[in-house]
Amino acid sequence: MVNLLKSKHIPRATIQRMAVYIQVLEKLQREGVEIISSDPLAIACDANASQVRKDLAYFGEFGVRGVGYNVHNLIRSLTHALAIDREWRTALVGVGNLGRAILNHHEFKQRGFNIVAAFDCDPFKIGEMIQNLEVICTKRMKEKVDEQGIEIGIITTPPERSQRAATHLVEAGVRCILSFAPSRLKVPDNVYVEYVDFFHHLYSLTFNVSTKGN
Amino acid sequence: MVNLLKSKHIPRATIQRMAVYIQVLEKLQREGVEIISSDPLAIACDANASQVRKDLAYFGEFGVRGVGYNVHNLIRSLTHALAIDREWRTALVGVGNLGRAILNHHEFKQRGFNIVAAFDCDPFKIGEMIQNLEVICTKRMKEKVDEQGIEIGIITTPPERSQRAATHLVEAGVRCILSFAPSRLKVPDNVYVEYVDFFHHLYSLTFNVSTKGN
DNA sequence: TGTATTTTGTTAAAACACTCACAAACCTTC
DNA sequence: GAAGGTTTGTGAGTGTTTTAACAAAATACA
Repeated sequence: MVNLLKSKHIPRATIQRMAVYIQVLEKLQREGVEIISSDPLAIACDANASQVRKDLAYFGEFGVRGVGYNVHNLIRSLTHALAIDREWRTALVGVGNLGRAILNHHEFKQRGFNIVAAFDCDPFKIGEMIQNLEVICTKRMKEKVDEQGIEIGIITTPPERSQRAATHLVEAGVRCILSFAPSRLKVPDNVYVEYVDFFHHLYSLTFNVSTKGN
Repeated sequence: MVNLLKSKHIPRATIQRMAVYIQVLEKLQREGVEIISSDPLAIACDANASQVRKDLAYFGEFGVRGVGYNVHNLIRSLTHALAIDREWRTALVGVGNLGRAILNHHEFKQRGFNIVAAFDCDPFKIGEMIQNLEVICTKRMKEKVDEQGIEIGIITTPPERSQRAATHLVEAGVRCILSFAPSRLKVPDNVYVEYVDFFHHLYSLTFNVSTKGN
């Protein structure tokens, strides 16, 4: 009787590192690397070889002892594990500077995050076309989410409107939210929220350079 | 003989939470709250009251027992601790969609991150004016960094040009880099780098909703 | 076939982070 | 000014994550 219940808990930190691994592996693949071992992979990822092996092992046994990891297969396995080997239909709420930049950012579609609706509550913006997408009124959220099968919402509103945007998304049935607004959102437990905040990162920089500065 | 060496090591996780505390405290301040205790503050930050107290205690004794924390003073103390109570002269490299959105984003200046130079290597972009700022050639990096006293670089180039941008910044004397390009940068040990990657966050969402989904 | 070499997957140890629990300190009221 | 009620700051205990170490498994080559 060995590990019948293999489904160990995967640390949050591991998940975050997976994106780095994939990024680095894709670069290696473009450079023609077919096999890589944990040591050079770790160096390329600014990590520790033990950690790389342990992280990967959470998802399966992808390596060959004495050889290393097949880059192509590893990318396939990891993208499948993270469920990013398929399309995710996405909506954007808040067509400001940042919202427009994201709508124009082709990498979202390339990576399978297909933005199929853009919402705003400003009557001057409604009807505007951006990348073949019409900006529509936030009130039509439920209708569009159902019609388009939207599963992810991206919030790029000002902070004072972000909670309303989140509530609308949740009421329309969206369970994943990526928010760029600098405010904490209140959502039900079964909804996942991730925050992107440029200033969080800038504060780490200023703190580090000010204290540990040399 | 008590704690003569008060300079305890501050956990990385604590630093990251500081930005959240400041964000929430500023919202409370706008709402007119003058005093807050760790319990409601923790709830607003999606955290544990003990953790809030411990995090704050790393930087000093800001609270009053039996009372709580003075919101205004706490903001002042924390912004000072993170060194964000002053101006940081900043340069942006890579005037694409995202670069433009950031140059147009007034919050950077509001928060003390004053973007005083915009670089690009595309001759068609050089000379263009954005927010009263002229886009200049990346070759003039060193000159501008010295002249303007630039301490932080923001990289918004495509990934294939991000390493060159970083190298230029470092050679010009910049020690803090915020990179939006999806690639790991190689820099000397005394240079601090932070990465903002939207896809990292999206992958967390897709993984969570696919596995723990209910 | 057997030995040397490489590199994984995993166990054990160390480092780190979080939570609990409570004394110390403050406020209020009698 | 003493008692009762709050809330902080912190030490001790617990849990989690990272690092180190090594047996197991593969290759290469004599």
